Amino acid sequence: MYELLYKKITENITITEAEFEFCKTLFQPKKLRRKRFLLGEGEVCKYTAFVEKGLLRSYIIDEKEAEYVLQFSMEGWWVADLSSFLTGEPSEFNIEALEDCELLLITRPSWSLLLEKIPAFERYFRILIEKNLIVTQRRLIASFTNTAEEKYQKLVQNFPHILQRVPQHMIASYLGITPETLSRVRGQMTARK
Amino acid sequence: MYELLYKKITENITITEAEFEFCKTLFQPKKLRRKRFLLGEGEVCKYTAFVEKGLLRSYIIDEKEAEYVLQFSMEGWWVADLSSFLTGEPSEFNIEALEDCELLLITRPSWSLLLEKIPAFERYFRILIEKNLIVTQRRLIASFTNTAEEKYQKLVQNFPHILQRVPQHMIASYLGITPETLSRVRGQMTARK
DNA sequence: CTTGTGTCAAGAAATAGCCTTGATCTGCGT
DNA sequence: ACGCAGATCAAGGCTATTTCTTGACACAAG
Repeated sequence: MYELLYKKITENITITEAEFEFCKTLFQPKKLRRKRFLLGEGEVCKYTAFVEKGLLRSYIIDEKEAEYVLQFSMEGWWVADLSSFLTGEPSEFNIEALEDCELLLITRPSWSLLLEKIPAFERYFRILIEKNLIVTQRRLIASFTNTAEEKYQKLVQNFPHILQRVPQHMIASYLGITPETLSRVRGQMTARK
Repeated sequence: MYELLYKKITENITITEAEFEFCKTLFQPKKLRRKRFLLGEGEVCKYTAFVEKGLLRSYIIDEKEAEYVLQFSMEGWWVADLSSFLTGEPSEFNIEALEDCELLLITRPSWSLLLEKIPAFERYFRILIEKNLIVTQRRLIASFTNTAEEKYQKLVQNFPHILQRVPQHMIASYLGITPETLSRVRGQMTARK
């Protein structure tokens, strides 16, 4: 159950076996069935989750009931509404399992304890957040400057398998384009080759 | 929004207008879309819900992933995992909206306050629980003594409209029979008349 | 005034959910 | 040991829902 977590951590920092054993005690495993929610708008995000297995999406719903996909989170990724997790304020996020998932949850207090007891995790999470920030910045820039096709191609490049795992309209939402546009872009691309 | 709640309460006890106004402040309205969950297994049941509109089912899932429907809850009914609500232990129940629902939620503390401030509610909830117990006892007995057809006929008698609102396989599960058996029983019944 | 994309509407295609039916098996009561 | 109620397994068909595509048109920005 914790293999992937161990792998991901030790890709970035060095910890002893004993430290990892301690680390494990702070997480609670949780299975989340497809279409169930890890977090719903209005709730406080009480956990940060490590995805051992499965795939989730984070999205918000605006006043017009339209959905905006912010993130897909797959094996080896972390998922939470960071803002709500840290401040304790109610979240606007919905985090939904798109496939049956196996998660490792950690609460705010356990997380603090982890950082306190094993300072190397400070470094681990810093690196994590850094990477996330960079990716998010890139997406922001892309949203200004790239065409629909460019955005789609980048996604395919970075996550070639995601197309088989999530419906196109969610991809479109993630890219900030309409499903119709995505459909046409794909049509043009295959027509060309 | 609170009409039905008022009606249901005053069917059983007498309260003043002011008292009902106070009562209203303790509930929070909540819309729950079809296929969404009010409660998932493993969570603590933080609310008891009054159903203003819609229909929900409570069910458990056993080790073999089989579902057992314990209850349907429709307009004017209350729904919760009483055990989890009272003890604060994690629930084994799943409570899912089968239709878009409008609910009135009350938390444990608000509920305690309600009972404390307006003792007539002690009586109201006692009556409610009594009725529920009686129905549950009847179902238990029926599960021993009745044939599949008898169980089905009783259901039709008591809740003639439920058939139009929930799929047969859920009815079967509620009756403790397989969907195949229910299908055959229905076939035989219509063949006879 | 062309290009990229959005909006609206309509269908087509694909998938999932639901119900039925037949064949076969099982436990229980007589 | 037999018969019956009901379970299980497997297949098929129907319906509803979800997903994707396409066309017609609007519109804003370069």
